[in-house]
Amino acid sequence: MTSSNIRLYNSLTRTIEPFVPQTPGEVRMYVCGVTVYDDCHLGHARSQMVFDTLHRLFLETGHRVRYVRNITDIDDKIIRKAREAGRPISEITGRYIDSFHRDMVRLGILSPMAEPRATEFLSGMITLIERLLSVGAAYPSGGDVYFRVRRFPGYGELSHQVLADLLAGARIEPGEEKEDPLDFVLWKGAKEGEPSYPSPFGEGRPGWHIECSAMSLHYLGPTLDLHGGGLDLLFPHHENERAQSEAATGVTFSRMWVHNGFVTTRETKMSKSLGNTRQIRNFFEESPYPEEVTREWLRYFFLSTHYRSPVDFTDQALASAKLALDGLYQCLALLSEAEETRQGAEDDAWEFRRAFMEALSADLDTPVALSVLHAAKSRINPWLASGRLGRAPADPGAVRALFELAGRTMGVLRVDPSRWVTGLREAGSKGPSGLTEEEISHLVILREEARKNRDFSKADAIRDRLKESGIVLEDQPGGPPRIRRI
RNA sequence: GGCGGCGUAGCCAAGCGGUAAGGCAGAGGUCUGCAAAACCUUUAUGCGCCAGUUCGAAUCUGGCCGCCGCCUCCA
Repeated sequence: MTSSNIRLYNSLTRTIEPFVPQTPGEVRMYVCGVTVYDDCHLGHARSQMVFDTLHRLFLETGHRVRYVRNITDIDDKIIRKAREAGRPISEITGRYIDSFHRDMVRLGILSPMAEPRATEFLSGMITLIERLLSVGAAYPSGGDVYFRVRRFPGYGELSHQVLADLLAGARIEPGEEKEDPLDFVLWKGAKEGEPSYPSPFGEGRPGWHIECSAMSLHYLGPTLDLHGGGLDLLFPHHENERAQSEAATGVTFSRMWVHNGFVTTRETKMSKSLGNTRQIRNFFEESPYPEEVTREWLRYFFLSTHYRSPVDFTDQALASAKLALDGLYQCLALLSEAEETRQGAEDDAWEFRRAFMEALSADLDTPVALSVLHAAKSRINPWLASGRLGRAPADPGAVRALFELAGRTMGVLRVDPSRWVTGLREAGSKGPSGLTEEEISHLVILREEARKNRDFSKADAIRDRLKESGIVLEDQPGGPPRIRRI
């Protein structure tokens, strides 16, 4: 089962197109990873989440996914960071690669098929540069090697820029000896005190763009089905990658280009140069919830906006996302007590799946997919909440299957509902309330005794005290009260 | 200056030619010792403003206002 109806917005054509891989049932997908000189922020989180969801969607629709995500471990900023810290480059990159991987685990991102590092691919890059030199698309100059932009007729097509306009903003750094201001560097000649590698063009290091061309060629061949990354990579990074790859291979570099929108704070782009970033690790460490809960909370928050729109990171929107997810978990908890039914089960399962998959297939419309979850919840909740009397309005098994589908594709609703509602960070430790589990249950017992004796003022006093600590008690008929943390 | 995006209820957010999904918050109700949760009902004659195209526009066209992004490293 490899047929799918997935449509995606292609930045190259600026239209939504059917996604048709060159080999049926197999997806060759390359996404730009990170440059490892600092901890990742929420902008990286969103981007990885978007392409993770796409990755999962391809898997769900029966594709074999050959997903490659690079790590840039040699560049100016890394060198500067190492110099400032007085530490070796490898120590800096090692630290931030570890940090990146830790963040990917926190976010629940599926591992790619390969995660090549630039420094491991020097020979591939050198081969590619030699190829570009031999066809006249590149030239050596002053110890560097440059790509001859005007030699590539399609330059500017991806970012929809015309050469003349680009020229106005182009610049030549001191020491560069370009034929044309638009040309970009493929190989940087070694400078005093900088790390360098041997090459036929002399000692030096690769330019930024060439690694992606070399690595994608190595793992996925000359033509990708899909190339992704943040919108800020569109120009110049992807434009240049495309130019150099196609100049070298003579064939289409990527059939489809997908770019995600930014995370903003107060409606301005979150970026390191503006100093308004929020780190992923920082968000998790400050979260009052366990990691598995925080993960889904963040995922739900980001996926409740379409991937191409900007997302403003606000406390209010974040709180709203948590409450919406809580509602879904409430349904999941009730659902776990219900049996599968009866007639119509297959119809329900089919209908839910169809609606959900259609939303994701329509240019990854995750907000609509999430609304399908809420629609299913609304349909079955009255019946679940009223003791499951009479005919079920939908098959509980079908709703559960829908939630599992959401888990597989969007990475939400995977936590055990009882843990979702009551979980502390670690059993026995003090939670965000400042109370241990034992202290809480002791207070709950005291209150139950007071209630039994109809000493309601005492019972209410205990409940108020717990509430001040962020613990809400919900009395249930014929059972112990439920403990919920806010 | 060039290229592009956005502006939908108190907030978040879909829809992109056929008469406004969903979530959060709010209001009323059921339940409860009282609450909370849950459940039920309810909340945009209107989608920045003004023209126009159309039988019909939030959706298309033109103009205007406001906000944001890329063009330099950036997810």
